[in-house]
Amino acid sequence: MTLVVGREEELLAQLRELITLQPPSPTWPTAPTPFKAESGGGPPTAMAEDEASCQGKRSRRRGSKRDGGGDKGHVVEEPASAAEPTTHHSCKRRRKTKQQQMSSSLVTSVPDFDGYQWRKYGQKQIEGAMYPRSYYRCTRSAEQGCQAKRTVQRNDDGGEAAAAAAAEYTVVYMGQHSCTANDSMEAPVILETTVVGGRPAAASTSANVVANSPSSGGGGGGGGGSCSPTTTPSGFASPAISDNDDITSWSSGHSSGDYGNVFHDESYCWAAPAPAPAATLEEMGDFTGPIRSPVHVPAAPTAGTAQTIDDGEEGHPDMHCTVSIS
DNA sequence: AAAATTTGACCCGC
DNA sequence: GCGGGTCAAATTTT
Repeated sequence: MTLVVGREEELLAQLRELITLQPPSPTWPTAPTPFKAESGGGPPTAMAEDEASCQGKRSRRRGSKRDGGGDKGHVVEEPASAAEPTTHHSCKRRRKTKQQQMSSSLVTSVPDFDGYQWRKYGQKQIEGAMYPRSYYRCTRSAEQGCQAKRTVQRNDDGGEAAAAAAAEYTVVYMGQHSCTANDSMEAPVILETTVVGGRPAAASTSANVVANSPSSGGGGGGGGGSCSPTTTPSGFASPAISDNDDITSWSSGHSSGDYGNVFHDESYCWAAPAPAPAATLEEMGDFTGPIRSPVHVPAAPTAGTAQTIDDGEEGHPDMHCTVSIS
């Protein structure tokens, strides 16, 4: 691999020197976190509990389809009157108030590759957002009761062409992983991170790193493991997206270690939030999220500065890192 | 067959 | 009532 060259490491070293390096957050599962693990005796709002106690399924007609054959006709349409609102009451679903959940958000060009496997359970077009938001939960949520969840939404930062080339995604992590992470996978290129204790606000710090990194080959819709990271031989292409304005088929994980090796070479970096709110940094210290990047570029001691590191190699714009500190 | 995605409906907080 | 988050049947891919 010609990707990792001495110069790059040099630059990274400089970068690290520039800023007080903070040990990268190890694995999320083992470290203590402010999150409330709610397995078993947890609050009554735990969904697992709801699902377990709620055996009655909501009467609903399904409607997904995706072939050109038009809507499936085999779905028995029930008359509107059939919608019995009463049945739902028997098994109330209690949701945790979003604002009360601890969450962490980050901006990355590669939503996946955070060491965990996620399963998409929903997607929704968000008001005012250009791209839909995808909802994921840990694939171990069922077998291990892992409560970790995350939402991925593509940033609608102007540039059409730019967006296509290096789309950035805001990933919000919620809940705590009670499962074991996939060691072979590494963290994504984190452009920005923000820990929010109270509301999953979008990242708002000024730290910014621009870099590409290996990503999954996407692999369109449906199908298990359709986006295996090993399907992208060339490796360093932008995240494949099934549609221009869609972030579907994103799934991280996969035990392939190919890219993990690349990451271990510290060939990419990520930045922690700017020194902005001290409280935020403190929380970051406690927060032990899924971020497992080998190169941690936390806030710089000096404010109002911007560092740009570029390997200068034409063929590897992926090593271009820009850190802005405010 | 199993696992993952799609996607409209449903639920609930504001 | 609106909008965001979740459910779950249908569908797709492996």
